[in-house]
Amino acid sequence: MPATSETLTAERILEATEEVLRRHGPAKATVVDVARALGVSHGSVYRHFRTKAALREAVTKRWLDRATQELAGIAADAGRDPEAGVREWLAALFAAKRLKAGGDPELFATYSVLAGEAGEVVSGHIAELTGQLTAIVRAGVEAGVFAVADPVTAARALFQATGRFHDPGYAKEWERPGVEAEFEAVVDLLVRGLRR
Amino acid sequence: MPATSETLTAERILEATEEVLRRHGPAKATVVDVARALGVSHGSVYRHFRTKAALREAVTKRWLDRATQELAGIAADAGRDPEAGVREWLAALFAAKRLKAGGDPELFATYSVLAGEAGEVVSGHIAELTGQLTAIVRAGVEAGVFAVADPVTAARALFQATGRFHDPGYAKEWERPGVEAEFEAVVDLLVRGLRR
DNA sequence: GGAATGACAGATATTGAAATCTGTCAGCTG
DNA sequence: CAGCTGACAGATTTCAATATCTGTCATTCC
Repeated sequence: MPATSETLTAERILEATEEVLRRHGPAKATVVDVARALGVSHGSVYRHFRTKAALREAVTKRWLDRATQELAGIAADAGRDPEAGVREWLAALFAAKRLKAGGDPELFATYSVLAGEAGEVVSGHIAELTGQLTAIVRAGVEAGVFAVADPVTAARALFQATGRFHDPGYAKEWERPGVEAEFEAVVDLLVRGLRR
Repeated sequence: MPATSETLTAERILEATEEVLRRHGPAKATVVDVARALGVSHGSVYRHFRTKAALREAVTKRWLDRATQELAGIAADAGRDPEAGVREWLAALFAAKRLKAGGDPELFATYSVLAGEAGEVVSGHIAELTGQLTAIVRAGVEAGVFAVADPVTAARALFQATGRFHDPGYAKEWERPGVEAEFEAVVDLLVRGLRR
């Protein structure tokens, strides 16, 4: 069966919305555009998403969830060596963000705008990420290599202290020469702070 | 002699510009407004500042230099106890920013916009601040309480890691409950990382 | 009958003409 | 004559009319 005559699902709408956002950018992407891309009336889109904001949020969530998945793997087998685990996880977060920002700056800017609109969704994303970090820190405490009062607090501190290397607002700094060294310096200091 | 008939100096122009910015905001503050406030033609303003951008930069520099001064005192007598010095200096930086952002949010937003335009000036300001931090860290190394390879690198790492608590882009987070504790958690981790 | 449509009201965005601003400079003024 | 003025060209901003969009819903279509 041809794709264009398939049932209209939330999934297909989300894909079309991503495409429209990619093409038009966040300011000019309208739900009429999305409907046009799907060959339906915009009323049909509103059957699946109550508002334009809800549609954008759903797209943002998909995007962020994909990013979360990429890191979950590293978090999973970081238990063996917690110190290397923390370093690798933070480095992977930085590398992933930098790759996206550098590889397709316009798309990255688009999603940065969307993320700015979707406070709730972003909070959840950050909670997931700090959750992954918390698990690594906790493993380190249990293994006796880290000495922190509360792994949750420490993980949040790690995440916030490295904000310059993953917060999209700093994206333009990530191409400057020397960032890599700056990142290492911050992580060194933090990891030393975690140790017994 | 009445103020309005005094010689037109760069200083008087800067004061008038601050006032115009305070009143109209960064988007609507024009050179013509500044000239009007001073009772002169806008051509006279251009005698002292080559461009509108140069005028704004000069105002920004004044503002940032005042902030630098506030912290210089703390940096000066932080030599006695370097660890407390680092904590106090970072806390003072955070407190000063938070006070300004909370006390007059519109003015703070205005200067944030100006700072965003004046890359050069801001770089200099940051260099001054990390210079102050470097002095404290170096004192700690010499006193034998800190163990870091390079005080300059460590100071930059401290500054960048605490960005969330002084970068104007995060200003809206500074009023949330719990920030104080988050700040302490980050600083604790960093200071532990500095120790021998 | 469940899904899709398209016309509609109010909100938002676009457009182009008019107003204002930036930066320059020849000339005025004290 | 050093400092200031005001008229000017080109760039930018404002404003109001026009077009488009968002969100709803009575109606149509399998």
